[in-house]
Amino acid sequence: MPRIAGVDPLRQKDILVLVVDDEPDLRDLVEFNLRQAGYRTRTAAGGAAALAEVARERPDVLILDLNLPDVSGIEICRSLRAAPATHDLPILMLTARGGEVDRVVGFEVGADDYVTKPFSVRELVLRVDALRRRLSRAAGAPSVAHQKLRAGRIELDVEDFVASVDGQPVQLTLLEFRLLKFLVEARGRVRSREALLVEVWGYSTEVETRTIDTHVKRLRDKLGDAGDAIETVRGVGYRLRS
Amino acid sequence: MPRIAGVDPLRQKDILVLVVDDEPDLRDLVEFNLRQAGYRTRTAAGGAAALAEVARERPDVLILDLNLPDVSGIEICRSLRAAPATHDLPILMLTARGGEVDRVVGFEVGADDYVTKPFSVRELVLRVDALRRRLSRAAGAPSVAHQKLRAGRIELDVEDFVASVDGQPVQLTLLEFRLLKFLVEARGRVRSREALLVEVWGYSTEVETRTIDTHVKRLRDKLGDAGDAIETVRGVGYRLRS
DNA sequence: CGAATCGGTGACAACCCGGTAACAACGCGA
DNA sequence: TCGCGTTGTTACCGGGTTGTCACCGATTCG
Repeated sequence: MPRIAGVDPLRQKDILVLVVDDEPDLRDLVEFNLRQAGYRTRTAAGGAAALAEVARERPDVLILDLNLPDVSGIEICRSLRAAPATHDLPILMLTARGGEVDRVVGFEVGADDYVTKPFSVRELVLRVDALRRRLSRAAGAPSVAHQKLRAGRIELDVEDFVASVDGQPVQLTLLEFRLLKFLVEARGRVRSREALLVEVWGYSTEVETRTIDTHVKRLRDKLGDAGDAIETVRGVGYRLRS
Repeated sequence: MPRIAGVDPLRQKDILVLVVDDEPDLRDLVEFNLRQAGYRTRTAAGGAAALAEVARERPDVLILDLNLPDVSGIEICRSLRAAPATHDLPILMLTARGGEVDRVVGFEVGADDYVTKPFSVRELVLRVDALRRRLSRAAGAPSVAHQKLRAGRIELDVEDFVASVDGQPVQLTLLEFRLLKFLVEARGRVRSREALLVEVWGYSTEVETRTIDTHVKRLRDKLGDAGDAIETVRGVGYRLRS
């Protein structure tokens, strides 16, 4: 819960993170911070180099930029998932801002997590930590039990973009899922339309505020009677009853 | 038909943002907008002044220009991160456009977010919001005990706009809530109608003073027998008995 | 005691806000 | 290219919220 200031004593020195990005600055930046946090690091500028590097020494976590000059990050992802030796390699995807589609694609090919640029490096490191923890916990188990967000009858598998009510999966669009996720994360607390706009739609969006209402309605409808959990706080915003 | 761009009611007044930049114009601009958004602000022109200001009163968020005349923003960042009292202070870095390196350096010393000049002030404010949210989310368990205002049997959850009497929630409108909040904050002290108009209705309102009486009545009604706590001071105003 | 002042109270109308449905625009896969 | 799902926009509606007023009782003060 507290921010990590010093080196987390739980971190082990022998965890190897491979950073793949074509921007040298960004590579350095990420590398520096990961080292600071106690990780071993390797870097690669492109997709080909990345694959070579993985072959040389299998990293424990792979940080992969989606937009690479030679082979796309998606391709890398796919081939890694295809190979038995690396099919369960934890991959953290870096995507350009607003790349909605990128995110989806990223998950489709099996990234374990994603961070959109520009990102907070601290957040990135924390996510690597989380990825590692999640993984070591599930080590040995054939199917990784994803972390679930829960609020009452609603359950979200953030990794898989699956939402369910009473265990029954509900088909949501990406936007609806993100909206619900934000509400679940803030469960019990009111979120203003402004906040929703920022967190779900993005900073520089020019969406009309009423658009939110529409999507809230769609979300409520799809959630069935569990949709009642989304409360309207008149003049303020929305809240998910906990 | 744009909505009235009112102040986000979720923002709290007591959040302090320190703006550090050597350009007075920029400082003013940012400060103005943050205030408009409901934040308290301080400013500092240089690094030394910034550190002094932080020492004087720890801000909740620090907006820091990377290029400062005296001490570089990087140095500031570093020393703040080094000190236990401020190591987890959320820092939002301002960097010159195209300053790829600057951005990198900024992150290396542990900024939580960055915005490149020239930037949209709206976005800056939104990012401050987001930073705060992220922070409060990471600060503890999901259902942290919110800040509560209390006066006798009446209790207000300021963040969530929930009022309760003897633990029983009472359904209030936004206006009623603000009115009650103002009275609770001033508990024991008389507040004139004039003051109520200013604080609850806003500065530029043209509401008739008798309107207040009506709302006080509605409030009393909704509070049930606890409504008696709102005393009328004839010829002066209202007061909440403590 | 009686008038003036003040606040309580109920009614009412205007308005604001969110729900809702229909439609348009867009992107993507077949 | 077409069709379809997703997303954004708009218009309308209904109800909650709010401002105003009239009336009345209470208090104050001459």
